[in-house]
Amino acid sequence: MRGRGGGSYGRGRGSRGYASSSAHHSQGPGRGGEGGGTGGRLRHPPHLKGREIGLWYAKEQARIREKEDKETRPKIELSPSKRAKITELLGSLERHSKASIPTGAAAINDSHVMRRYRQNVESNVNAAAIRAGLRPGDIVGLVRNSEWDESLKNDLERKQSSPKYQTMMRFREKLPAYQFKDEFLKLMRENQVIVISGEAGCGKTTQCCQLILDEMIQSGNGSLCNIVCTQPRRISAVTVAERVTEERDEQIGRNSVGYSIGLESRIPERDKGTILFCTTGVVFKYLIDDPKLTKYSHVVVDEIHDRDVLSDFLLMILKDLVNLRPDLKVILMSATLNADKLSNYFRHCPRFNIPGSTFPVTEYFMEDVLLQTSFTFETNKRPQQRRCRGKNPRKSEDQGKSEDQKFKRMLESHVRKLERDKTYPRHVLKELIKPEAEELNLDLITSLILHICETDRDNGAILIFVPGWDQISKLSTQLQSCCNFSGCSILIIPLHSKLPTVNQKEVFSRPPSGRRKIVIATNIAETSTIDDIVFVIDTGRIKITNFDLQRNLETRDTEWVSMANATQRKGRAGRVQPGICYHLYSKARENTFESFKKPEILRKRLEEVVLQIKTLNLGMTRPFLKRLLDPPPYKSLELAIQRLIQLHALDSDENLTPLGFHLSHLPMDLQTGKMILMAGIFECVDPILSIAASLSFKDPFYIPLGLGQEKNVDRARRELGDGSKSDHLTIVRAIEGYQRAQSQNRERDFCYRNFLSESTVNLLMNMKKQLAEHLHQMEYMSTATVDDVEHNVNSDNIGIVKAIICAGLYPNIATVNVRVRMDGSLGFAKIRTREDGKVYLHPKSVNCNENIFESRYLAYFQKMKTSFLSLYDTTMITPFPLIFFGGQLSFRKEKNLGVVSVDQNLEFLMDEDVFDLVQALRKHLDEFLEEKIANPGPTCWHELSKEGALMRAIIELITAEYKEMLGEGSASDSDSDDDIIA
DNA sequence: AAATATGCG
Repeated sequence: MRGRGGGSYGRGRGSRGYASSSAHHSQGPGRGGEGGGTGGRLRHPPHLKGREIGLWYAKEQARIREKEDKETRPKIELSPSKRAKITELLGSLERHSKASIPTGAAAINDSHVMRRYRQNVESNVNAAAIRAGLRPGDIVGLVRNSEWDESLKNDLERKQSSPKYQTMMRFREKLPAYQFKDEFLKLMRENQVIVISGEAGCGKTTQCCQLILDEMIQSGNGSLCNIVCTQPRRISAVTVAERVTEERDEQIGRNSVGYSIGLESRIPERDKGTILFCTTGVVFKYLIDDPKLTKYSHVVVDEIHDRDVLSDFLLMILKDLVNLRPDLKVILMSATLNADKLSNYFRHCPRFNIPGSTFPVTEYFMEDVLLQTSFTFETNKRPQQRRCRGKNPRKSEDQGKSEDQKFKRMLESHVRKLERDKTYPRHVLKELIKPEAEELNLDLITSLILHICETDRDNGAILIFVPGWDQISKLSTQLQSCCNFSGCSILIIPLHSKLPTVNQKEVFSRPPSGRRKIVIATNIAETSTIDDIVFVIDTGRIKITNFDLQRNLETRDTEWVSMANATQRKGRAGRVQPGICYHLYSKARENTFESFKKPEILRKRLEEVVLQIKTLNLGMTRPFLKRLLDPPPYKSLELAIQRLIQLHALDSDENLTPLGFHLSHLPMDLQTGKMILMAGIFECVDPILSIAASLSFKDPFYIPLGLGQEKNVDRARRELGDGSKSDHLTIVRAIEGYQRAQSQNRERDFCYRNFLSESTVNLLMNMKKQLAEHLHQMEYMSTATVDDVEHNVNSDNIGIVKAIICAGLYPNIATVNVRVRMDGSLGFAKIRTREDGKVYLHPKSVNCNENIFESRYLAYFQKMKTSFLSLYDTTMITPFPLIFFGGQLSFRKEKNLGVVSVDQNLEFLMDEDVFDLVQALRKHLDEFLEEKIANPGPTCWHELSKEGALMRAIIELITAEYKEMLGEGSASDSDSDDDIIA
């Protein structure tokens, strides 16, 4: 297939070809003279000075790299017999003179998926109108049914006389929210929108919904009441629903109360007089088919202070909806802090505060901690440590410096004041002013814990907030080895989303008597409730993902917390008794805190939001986004639209395409969604669904706590990866291995040996079923069975699975360069992307530290900048998948060399006549895929059918290329590799 | 040469 045998492209063309498995490293006779190698580096011209020298070398490096890239471009060739076959195929494809495929907006509107969608929306809106005796198209909400009103009322009255209900009632009546019943209901009656604020534990979520429902039923309006209450998290939607069901002495999903979350739902059987608790995302799915939410009379949006993207977005939609639906009531619920801003957003709607009922918490700051522990900071050996940054992590160095200066002055004046007031002894102030007092110090935490153990004899539980894994790991080993806690024994519980402990009950249960529970947690503990905490130690740091607009990059930064975080953390101490909170920062530092962290919508890419706006037909994106509570910058929107066009979710006029429509219905990010659609078409669903589930939920590997364990996980990963050069296939193998082990009842052992979280693996398998269900509904699968043979024709063909990974992840492609050193050994792999230049592979990747890459292209899913810019997960892929599933192809002549480029970026060498064939195939493939996506259906594999012949040809080319790369294919020009799909 | 805040469809 290729001119050069043995599966190597480009190698040997230049002096330093990137290495390959069978590389003859000695093959570099031409290596020489200028640049690159360790030896004969060119010297800069002598007249340059200072900065110019650096610039000169940088430029020189770029030139060398460019040359290297050129020299190592893979050459793609086709044997004469292959060419003949393709020519014949193309001829027959052309002869099937097809009706010209319509394109553009007309095609989209006429596609199967869009027609079905319009029908759905219309039938929902119309059905509601017809029920109300109105003209179709008139907007209505719920319609009265007097029989229902009567029977709901009778039901409720009967219920109220039951002893269990009355017992629950006595408890409910004590909740602050219940005590404000009359005021709340009065406000509800008189206003369309209200804001309720109140701290956790005041019962606002559980009581307000019930108060509304009961009043509606009692006043004979039961048939006009369906409440939907949104929660940002699945766990709270389910637990709140369970709680309310219990309070009403009912069964979940059977009577008035139900829930619906992404993974499962228990929707009330009766369709009037209900309360449905659901995650915010679920409401968006409802909005697609029922844009006016005609099934609901009340929308309660809970936990708005979280300011997550979906809640912000939902508020925006509700702002319009209240005008279209005068009968719709909206209740916004938030923690106390910024109720004003919300109220203003809804035309100064009334707000109502429910006072909390928690115990007082004494607060101490760094100065107090230093006083109580007599801790002294060791002066740093390294003077310049990485500083925890303030509000805006992306400000320039200069700005950062001047901010530091400003803070230093503030701290000094704070210390001078304390000195005048004689509040703290001099030695404490001396420590407080040291720069080390501003750094996260685990030794200080240890001595603070010792201090608590000495002074508190009741073994009150301690909760420590740290920013991340690193500190959890280090602090717990440090505490474990420190045996002197004044004789009290301790139970350390690390709490992190990637630790298997998260599901364990011990976090929430009381420790055995005589032991003190110490929970070391990230901000995961800010929202979960651990009741018995008496002491909180707050390091004041939080990790946040931000979006760097200028560099079009996601970053993860450690920052100072906001006042809202600090208050929330403090509050964790006063759940059951008065508590103490130690802040490990000075009062001066606290003065620099913002009130809130930036809302998520300002810190995230907007692709999915924009796609939702298009899907929900909310009109122009730009004006729409401006009306959000905190409008994102214009540039962010532009980047999102550009990206959506690149992914073909929008056409060049920014209209939603059928692909975009499908993607907005799938519960995952766009690229993963694209991947599973392609898996449906190319019949390799099982492995791809494993990958999709893991990319959209989480990696099944956990990290065990304990020094050096990371290395063991890495090793397990690599063993499972088994030379696939793919983190994605590693996950496929992990799940396959689990299922094999399961059939022999050895799954526990398998998980233990491979550091797999059994619960995560099970969740992933569950999610795969759900995704298959989606593909089935979209008509890409005839059954919803993940391992159905019919839909896994190509699942064992790794070349194809990787090609589908590439099809989904494109344009997330990086290139690898490995230099051969003077002594013939291989250097480190250097990874680059077009947009970012140099990037690193994340250490957990199976490709990290690898320097033998048979192909130089890596597809990746996640890229993030922490201390380095790294690719978190990669799969090595060959040229053909990029040519068939990548971007725009173009051809040019470079002297007598034919050069093909994909999106003016990735380049391959190819003769012009080969390019003609490949381009024609690609054109047919694009048309076929466009058609398949607009009008879904199973792929016809019969070789006499047009699509069957085309698909077979493309699969054959990709498969042969992949096999050849691994050295498994025929090195000669023989065509023995024809029966791939047999 | 080296690392993993948290959610949701």
